[in-house]
Amino acid sequence: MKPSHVSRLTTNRLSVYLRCLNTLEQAGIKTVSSRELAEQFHLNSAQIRKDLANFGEFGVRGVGYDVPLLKQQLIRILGLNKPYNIIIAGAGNLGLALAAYGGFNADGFGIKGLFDSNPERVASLVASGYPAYPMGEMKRIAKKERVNIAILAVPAAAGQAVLDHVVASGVRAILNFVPVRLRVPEGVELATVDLKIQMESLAYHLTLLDGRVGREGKNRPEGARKTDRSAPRTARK
Amino acid sequence: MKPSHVSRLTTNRLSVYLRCLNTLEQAGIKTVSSRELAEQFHLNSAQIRKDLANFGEFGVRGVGYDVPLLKQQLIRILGLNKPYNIIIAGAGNLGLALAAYGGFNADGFGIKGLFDSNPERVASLVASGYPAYPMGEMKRIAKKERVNIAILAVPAAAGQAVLDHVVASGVRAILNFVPVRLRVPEGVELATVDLKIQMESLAYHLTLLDGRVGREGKNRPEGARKTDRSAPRTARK
DNA sequence: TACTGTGAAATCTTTCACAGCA
DNA sequence: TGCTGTGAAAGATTTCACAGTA
Repeated sequence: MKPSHVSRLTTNRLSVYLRCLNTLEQAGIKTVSSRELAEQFHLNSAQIRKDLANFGEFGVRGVGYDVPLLKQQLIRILGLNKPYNIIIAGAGNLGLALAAYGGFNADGFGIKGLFDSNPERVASLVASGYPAYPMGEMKRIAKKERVNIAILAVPAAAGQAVLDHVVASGVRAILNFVPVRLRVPEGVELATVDLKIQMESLAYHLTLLDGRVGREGKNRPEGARKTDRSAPRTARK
Repeated sequence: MKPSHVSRLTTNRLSVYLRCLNTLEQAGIKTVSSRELAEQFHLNSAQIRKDLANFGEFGVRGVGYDVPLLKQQLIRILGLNKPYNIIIAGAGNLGLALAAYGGFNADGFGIKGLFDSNPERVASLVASGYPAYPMGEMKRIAKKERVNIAILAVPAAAGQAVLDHVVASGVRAILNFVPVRLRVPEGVELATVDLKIQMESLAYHLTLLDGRVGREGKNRPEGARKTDRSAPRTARK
């Protein structure tokens, strides 16, 4: 257990492994080797071992990993054995959707408040039973509810100002949906989800694919790749 | 213009540059150097030049880049000079929110249909004026509306099956929100947004930060981290 | 002069391949 | 024997630093 520093790529994969282990556990599987895990979920076995090795020795040579045990370790490493209290800044379409989205209100992540700069919107949300507040209340609620994560879902123009307000309210981890380059002070963690960039990436690849059809000959179909790995499928060099 | 192969990291940055240029253009700036761009938006100037160099020579030595011209080039490279027709598979909270989310219905990305396996939900959406259809209609609508991008927002258990159905309907680019490892055939582009992994990443970093407070001495504050860097879950090869 | 475009170096990430252990 | 844990190699990405040019 010596995570002097571990890359985000690695920790993101720990989340993936945890998910895989949940699947295996539900299937009643007690023990799994890195090779089995890799084959079943299209990962690389050496990478699994290396990723885990950042945090300790969890396996048994000649046998593999104990599924429930490794699962518990990953939960501990990722800090998922504690509850997380979330606020959402910006109660527009996206903010409201995320509030309603089941994915968050499970597994120890609970939405404790929705903040919006429009008082009428706040009032109407409160009337509908949401825990909605004006922006000025953020610091108070963050303290009271021991909020540790904020979701930023405001218009681009307000992004940096609202982020600064969130940070001033004492929240040190932010999931940002605002398509803008934000600056955070040292010690504050920012994860950005930029839907526009994802769409434009797809547009780019579609354009590339279309271009290929015409050009023939230039592009050899090129032998099968080994494992898919993460999300994207991409032509390689 | 010789993109033999360009990484997703690079093309994602092109989207960022395009955004920066829009800002500059609105501010009436006609010309910008890579250094100015880098300073203003917290990028690296060499990287900007290298990224652009993948696609041609757009700058003027001693001067910089012509803002409107470079903007046009990026639009062309990313394929944003064409319209994109989108369908959403899964009309749950997230699917509906994305349908309503302004970010998509602008800039040539238009939502042409919402698909759900629940007939009652489809009926109620239709009654509310949405272009909603049962899953079985997907192929027909995809053809009719010349759909080129699908957003996958179904429950995890249905993920792979619905993805296969989307692909069978002739759509070759998918933005996936399902927190599950999906397989796509060669020639289909998949971009995944995994909100759960993002949240768990924040949980991990919070835990790390908290741990640090207690442990003292062990942890040098370690040089400032530069820029966000997070957003994309990606893998290349 | 002030910048771009680009090789070369530095850094980071993945994969290989094997020593060593249950 | 069959696996983990891990050094070392390969590969990918970023950054440096400068030649060359408008």
